[in-house]
Amino acid sequence: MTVTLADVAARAQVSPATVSRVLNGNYPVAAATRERVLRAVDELDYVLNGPASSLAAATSDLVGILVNDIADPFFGIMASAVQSEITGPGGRAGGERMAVVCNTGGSPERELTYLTLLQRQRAAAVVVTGGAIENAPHAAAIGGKLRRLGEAGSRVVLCGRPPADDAPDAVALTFDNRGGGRRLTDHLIGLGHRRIGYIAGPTERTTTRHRLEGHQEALAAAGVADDPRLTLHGPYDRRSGYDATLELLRRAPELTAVVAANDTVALGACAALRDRGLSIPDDVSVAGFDDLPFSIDAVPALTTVRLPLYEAGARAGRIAMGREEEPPGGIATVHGELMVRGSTGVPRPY
Amino acid sequence: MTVTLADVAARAQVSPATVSRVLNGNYPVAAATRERVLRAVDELDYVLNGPASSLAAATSDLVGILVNDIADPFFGIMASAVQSEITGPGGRAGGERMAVVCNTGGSPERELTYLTLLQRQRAAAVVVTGGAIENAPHAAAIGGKLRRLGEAGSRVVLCGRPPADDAPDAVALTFDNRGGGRRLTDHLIGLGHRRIGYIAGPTERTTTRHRLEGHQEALAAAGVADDPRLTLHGPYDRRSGYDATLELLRRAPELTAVVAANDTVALGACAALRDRGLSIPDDVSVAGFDDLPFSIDAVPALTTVRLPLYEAGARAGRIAMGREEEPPGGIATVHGELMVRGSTGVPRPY
DNA sequence: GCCTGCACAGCAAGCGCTTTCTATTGAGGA
DNA sequence: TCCTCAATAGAAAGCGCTTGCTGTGCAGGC
Repeated sequence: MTVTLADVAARAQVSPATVSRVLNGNYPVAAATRERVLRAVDELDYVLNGPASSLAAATSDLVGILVNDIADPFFGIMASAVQSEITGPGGRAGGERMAVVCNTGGSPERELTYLTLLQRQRAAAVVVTGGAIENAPHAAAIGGKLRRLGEAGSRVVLCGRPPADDAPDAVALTFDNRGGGRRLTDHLIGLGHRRIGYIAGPTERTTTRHRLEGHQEALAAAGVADDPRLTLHGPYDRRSGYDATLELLRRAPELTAVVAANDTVALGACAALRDRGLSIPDDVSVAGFDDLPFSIDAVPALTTVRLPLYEAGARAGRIAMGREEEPPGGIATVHGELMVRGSTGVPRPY
Repeated sequence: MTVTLADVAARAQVSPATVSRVLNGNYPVAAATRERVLRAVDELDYVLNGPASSLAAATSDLVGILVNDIADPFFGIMASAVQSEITGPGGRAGGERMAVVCNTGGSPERELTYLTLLQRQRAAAVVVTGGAIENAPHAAAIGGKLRRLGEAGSRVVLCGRPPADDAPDAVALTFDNRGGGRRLTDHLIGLGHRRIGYIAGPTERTTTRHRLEGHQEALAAAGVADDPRLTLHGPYDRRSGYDATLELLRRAPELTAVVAANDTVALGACAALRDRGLSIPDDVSVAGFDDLPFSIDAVPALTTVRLPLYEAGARAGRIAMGREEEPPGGIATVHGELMVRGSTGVPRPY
């Protein structure tokens, strides 16, 4: 029914071992023989059986990429970067690795499930993106899983998430969310803003906490009181930005700036301000985070912190493939760059 | 070193066969025995060896999703929808399927490579998104590959692409790009526009051609001459929209509307118009296609054709899993909905 | 009391490949 | 001329799992 190695061997008049060696190219085979084998492969339209190959060789060419939301360009960009780096000459037949992008929806359970699935597939490497959940049992469970993945031979790289305590040998490329958050609020304070609303991401996530802490550090450093009524939490989506902005306006009509947890949330904030008839930045300044591609097309263009998502993803991919040295200590911090654009300006006189 | 089925069997004092049956749950096992086995699995932290399992059972729980660009929400949304539908009770241990999102970059070669890789992995199903290349040899190669995938037992579903001639049993959910394109231009003509620039996608792609043909049909139906100088081709990105708009303005300063191949291109067009000091829609109307999430946040909000990407992807996923009946003839057309928003208006008097 | 049948559990034969070890050849050196 | 060695090819032993078939024990029917 389906063509196997043995069929190819028979047609090429060689042993299965020889066919395998031609396909894997890691053992001397006479040119004439190779030729004959390749012809047979072609004629029979032979396709290697991946599972059998992985079983026998005890390796696989799958690389897992865990993302919170594949429909969000924040993750899409990193995933695409990782993927662009993992295909390579290295390894096995065809030389092609396969990226498996897994959508966890931000749920630790699904994260765990996918890690198990990847372990089951004996993935060559696993890149985990997105912030971590701040919840001891979950963190421990995931850390343990990552450690076991590493022990089983998969390279584990965290991209945009802090190092996991329970997986000491996992490389971590963490984003400087705190520093970025701080610079952003510094910028607003520098413009003269004092009443600044903050729309944070979901609680219990490292990304959310770090960005918020950066904001608070900036306030504290400038001696601006941090009014807890001006900080709201919500998911990383447009809706959250919209609703939270309306609520902030209700709570503090005098506010002159809104900082959002990310660009998508910021877009929602802009929409709410527009719907309220407020002008950006004359009435209220708005700032985001990430600098996703669409942020420059907002009107006015969004002031934000650019995270080098593609570069970080690419680096994670290379490290996962062993094509780039691990950073010292297995940890590297990736910094963001403040992009000042039209959505922030001096506050209106009050 | 690594724990195997046999280790679990030994610890639970049963045969490997029994462990396998407990894990797969497709054969009667006494409750007490099952209990004992599960405990052993837990205690040993056993994880099934996927390749071995797939080899022995001649099936796998991988589902491939081919996309042109994973960083583009157009594909991200569909991929996420497919993925949300493929996890299910069906099948093998864990009941979890794994989505493999493959980034082809729109290149037919990579498309072919990934299809081979999926065939090699004996994927349970393959969902191919994105328009097809219009090039006979490539189309035939890909069609043949899809047919062979189908013959090898993978369910093949095309999502957002016309049926492949060479893969008769592949289900196709095609987008009504032509109809959408026509309605969009109809709308502009109805507003009074006669000089309409068109920024098309890359040549040799079905999506590009169909959308453009819809535009041309609308022009013809209204008796408006189709000036070929007003149609430009380029990639589906912002840059292309920006550059093409400047070029259109150069060629025909009198034009009053620009239709873009998709929303991303439209955003680039808006940026170019703004940079030229032209007002949207008072000086020039702009329309996009797809209705991606950010389109509503453009200022003014983008008139576009909404494609139900999530719904289509979800349906493709269900069909791929055999959880929804195939459409009659294996082909279904998915229609778009015209979303009239602020970026289009009556043309300025000239 | 003996036989049939059911509910489980185990045996063992692969699934299709990789890889170690061994055999075969021919070339070159002594 | 014989021997050694390098270069290739083959034989065969698994890799860890699934599953058809073969027990085995016990309940019920005669």
